[in-house]
Amino acid sequence: MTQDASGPRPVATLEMVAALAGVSRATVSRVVNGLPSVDPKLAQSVKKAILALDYTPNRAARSLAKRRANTVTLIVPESTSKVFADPFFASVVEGIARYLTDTDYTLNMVISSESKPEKTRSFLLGGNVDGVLVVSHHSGDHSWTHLSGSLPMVFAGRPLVGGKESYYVEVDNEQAAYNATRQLIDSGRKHVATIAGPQDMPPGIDRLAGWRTAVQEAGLGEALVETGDFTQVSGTRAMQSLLDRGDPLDAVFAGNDQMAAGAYTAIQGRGLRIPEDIAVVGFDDDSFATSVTPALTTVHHPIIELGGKMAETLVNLIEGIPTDRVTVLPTSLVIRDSV
Amino acid sequence: MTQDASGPRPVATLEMVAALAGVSRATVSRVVNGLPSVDPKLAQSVKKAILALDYTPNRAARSLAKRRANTVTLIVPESTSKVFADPFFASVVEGIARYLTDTDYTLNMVISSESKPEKTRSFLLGGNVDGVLVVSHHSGDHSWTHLSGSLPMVFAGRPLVGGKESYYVEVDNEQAAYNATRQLIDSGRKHVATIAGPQDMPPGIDRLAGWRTAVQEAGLGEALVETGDFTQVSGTRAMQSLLDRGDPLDAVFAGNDQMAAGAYTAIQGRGLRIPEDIAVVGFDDDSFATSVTPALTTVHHPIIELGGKMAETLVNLIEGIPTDRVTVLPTSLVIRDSV
DNA sequence: TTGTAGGCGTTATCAC
DNA sequence: GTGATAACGCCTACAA
Repeated sequence: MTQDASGPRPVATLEMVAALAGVSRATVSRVVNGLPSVDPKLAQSVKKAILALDYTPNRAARSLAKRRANTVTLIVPESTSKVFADPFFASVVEGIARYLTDTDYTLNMVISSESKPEKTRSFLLGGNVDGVLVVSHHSGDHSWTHLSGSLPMVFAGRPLVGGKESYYVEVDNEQAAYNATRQLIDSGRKHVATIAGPQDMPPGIDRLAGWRTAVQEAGLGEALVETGDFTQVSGTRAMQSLLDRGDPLDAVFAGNDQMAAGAYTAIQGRGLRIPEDIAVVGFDDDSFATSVTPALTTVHHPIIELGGKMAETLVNLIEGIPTDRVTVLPTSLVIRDSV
Repeated sequence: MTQDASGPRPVATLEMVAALAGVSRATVSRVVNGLPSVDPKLAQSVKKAILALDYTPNRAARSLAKRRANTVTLIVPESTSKVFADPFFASVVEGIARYLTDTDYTLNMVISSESKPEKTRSFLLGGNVDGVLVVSHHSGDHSWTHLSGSLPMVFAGRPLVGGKESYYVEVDNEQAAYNATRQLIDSGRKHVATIAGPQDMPPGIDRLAGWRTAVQEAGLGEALVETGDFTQVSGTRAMQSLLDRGDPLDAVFAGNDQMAAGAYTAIQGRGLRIPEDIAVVGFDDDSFATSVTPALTTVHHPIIELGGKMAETLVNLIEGIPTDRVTVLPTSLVIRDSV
């Protein structure tokens, strides 16, 4: 410990900078905030003083004066503690954090405990937050939708309800699912099943719809559908049900990579080969896609970009800059070894 | 939109509460902060007013007055953008966020861009943060160690250097690795290899040491060592090297689950069976452990608890509450199907 | 272009 | 026990 007894070294204030530079606080404030009307000479000496004192503006004081928190909050519904196990979540957060790094906004995360939602609510509405980001896909999200009248809010993915007014960023799940299924069909598969996600969640709904369109178009049957909850075990269970039907089956489109990985277990557990006996395509292109053997062919979901775009949209909203209400990011099919 | 043209509804201030309750601001402040010396009667009417006005204290004003930010920052080294792909990271964050939810501290994340470390530094030292949490295992962390004299700081895992003064939370990697290896030996394996993590990172070093102790004790060879970087592909590469040696080999202890998953690819790629031909044990018990087939036997790493304990330690440090400098969390071996 | 002065919402130090 | 009153560090009319 080389720390002296005087405690943490005092932090320089704007006033100290002003004194050192021989100008008024107002002038310092102006150069700090990059206002144009400042004599270049003075600006220089102020900058020198700032450097000399290692001055950093005090966020609290600034927020108080401007009546803006310079903070955006990421809400994580507690019910969805699963999200943390979901690679999707981490990547969205990465994208958000990365974008905000270059702005004056700070990211803060709250787990909205369902036991005391009031606490979260008053935190958000208490003027401590300039905007809100909601990441989970789950229906739980919508408990916050009503705040969007009072506070700028951006969602990851189309909200199940209220979509006409909400700001959100997503990929075209339906189109992407259609393309993925087409890949299966075009490579000659005749009996294409799907493991769909929850039908009360937009990605679950839309991806199923895309599959349906593709099989209809190809004149294939639409009966081979089982539903999971986006977890790996649910994928295994769904695949087993599919196989238990005894109907011919040579391909499956899973609603996400985790369920696809689960399907692998069921398929390989019965001694069937991927892709020889059954081809598999997933969705998301997350870590599961490359951790399984054979590597999974899947829809690439640009998740980091999605997070970044969410943050960008929110900041624009906060600052009154016109922004698209809906942003749809492009996807692509990543061909690996499972088809 | 049911929002009227008056903009966001005005937020109640302490002063408004005081007016409504017919007391001074000082009294309201005392009630809000739970100070004892307040007439119960008055306290009641104040509480009623607070409820009526849906009052929430303004964080900025409070921070300014108390000269405390009530903010804890999680630093994510940019070099380590991998951390986001690492299930470990998400769980630590979950633990931290969960703990902080019940405190007055707010979590905020910064990606410390290496291009402009000064920005991060002055943000941290500018009085905008009460304490710092550092999550990555990587050596990059230590670029922040020097701040620990000026700002409370808690690490995830033993720092490579400066460990004598730092506060950190970890598991006993060496003991856990020893136990895992013993499991292999006790079940009759005679040629136990290891895929070690980077030898410039404490978990890499300590887990290798645990393996070494166990094989020495059992009189087995210590030559079967390859090193990876904790990624899946490095696990595959290391396992291939091991197999290429041509030496007898019937078990492998991997430094983490991702490398174990990578090893699976190499093993199964050569037509060898797990666990019949080669038994595999991993470390961390993350999502990779259950996504592979057969399910991986591994050391359970209590990551969420680790995050929680980090946050708890930091808050204690900030508030001057005596705390253990080092916390070691218990691990356990989770037996699945790979041994 | 620059400085003066008042205020942002709370807490803390005093008297009462 | 309670209430004035002065900070806390910064921004922003407004005046000069």
